Amino acid sequence: MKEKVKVRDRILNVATDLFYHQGFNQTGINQIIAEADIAIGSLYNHFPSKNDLLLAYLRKQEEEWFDGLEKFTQGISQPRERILKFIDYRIAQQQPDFYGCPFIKIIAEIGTQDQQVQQLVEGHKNRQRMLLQGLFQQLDYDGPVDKKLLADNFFLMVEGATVNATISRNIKALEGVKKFIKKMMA
Amino acid sequence: MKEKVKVRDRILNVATDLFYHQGFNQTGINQIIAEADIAIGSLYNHFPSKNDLLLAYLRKQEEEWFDGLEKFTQGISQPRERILKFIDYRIAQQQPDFYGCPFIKIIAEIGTQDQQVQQLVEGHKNRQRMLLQGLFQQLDYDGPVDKKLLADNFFLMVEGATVNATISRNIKALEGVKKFIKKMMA
DNA sequence: GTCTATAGAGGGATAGAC
DNA sequence: GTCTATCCCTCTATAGAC
Repeated sequence: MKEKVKVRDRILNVATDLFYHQGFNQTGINQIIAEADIAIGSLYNHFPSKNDLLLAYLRKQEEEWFDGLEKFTQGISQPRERILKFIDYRIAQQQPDFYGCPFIKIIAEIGTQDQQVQQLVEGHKNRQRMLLQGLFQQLDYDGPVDKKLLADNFFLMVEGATVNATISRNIKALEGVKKFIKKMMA
Repeated sequence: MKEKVKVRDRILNVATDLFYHQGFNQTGINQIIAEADIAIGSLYNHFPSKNDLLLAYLRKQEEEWFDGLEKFTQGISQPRERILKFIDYRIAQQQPDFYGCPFIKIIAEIGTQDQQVQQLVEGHKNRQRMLLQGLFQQLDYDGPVDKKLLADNFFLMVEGATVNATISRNIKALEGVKKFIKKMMA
């Protein structure tokens, strides 16, 4: 009853780990099949090309990202607290290993040529932005900038801080964003 | 008297163009020597390895980045105007072709393993951040957050907006940052 | 200092046996 | 559906002639 993990999932799990930590271009088919302990024929049976494997990887990341956020923020109803928890979630994501946002990484690696990849990444980021716009709309706030502009720029700060964490390998910038938005919402 | 451009510069110019537009890993030595119209022996005479070529590329980008900013903002003395011009500079950089920040791209591609690369990139970003901190310190501003925190988060917004421009292939986010900081400084 | 030729490894993908 | 064997291409880097 061991080895219950199906071949397809083993491939995708190994590919996910390698694409994220080594990069897509630096990960070869041969390494994937070696670490997943399967034959090359099996890989191409499940995924017609390396690009299909990339798309499956991105879809999996997308799903896990929002599932993770939901679990992380469940039980919290106040918009102000949910906004702060949003940063905490991104801080928590960076904790075990600092390799940055997988969506930003893949665009940096392969560009925006591939339309399916481009749309997956753009869609993921827009979904985050919309979620934040919704939270800020519910907020009881009356500051110098309107709520939508604040929401959009808060999103950009978090994006910038995530990139910064990847480069500098610390979460100081993310903590700074939290401090900033706390004062703005006070 | 034609062909005054030295071999070393021809190599570096071609490599710069290809590394930036195609990516480092996706650019082969063979393509570089073909487009620079030189022999492979000449390349390795000037650059001991592809990695040395990468370091030369990054140092060139660093130099040109700050030279470009200086030219772009010369004659402007008011800190408020210089801050706004900082965004305009980054908007202008994105105008001819949308390929994002070369420093962020290279970290996304090769990670932070290589210490020389990591330090070049981190140094470049810190230099930008320090420059902005200086400008905000000179500012006559009395808002809800202190100047240093505002400067750091302004930098993060611009970083986030640059990444966003790379993904979405438009400069809307950068325009949004400008609007935001204008209201904050008003 | 620039050239040609080539080494030696690894890339993605396919064919056909079982 | 999983396996092995293999094709053809490209990669970075080196050797040695000129």
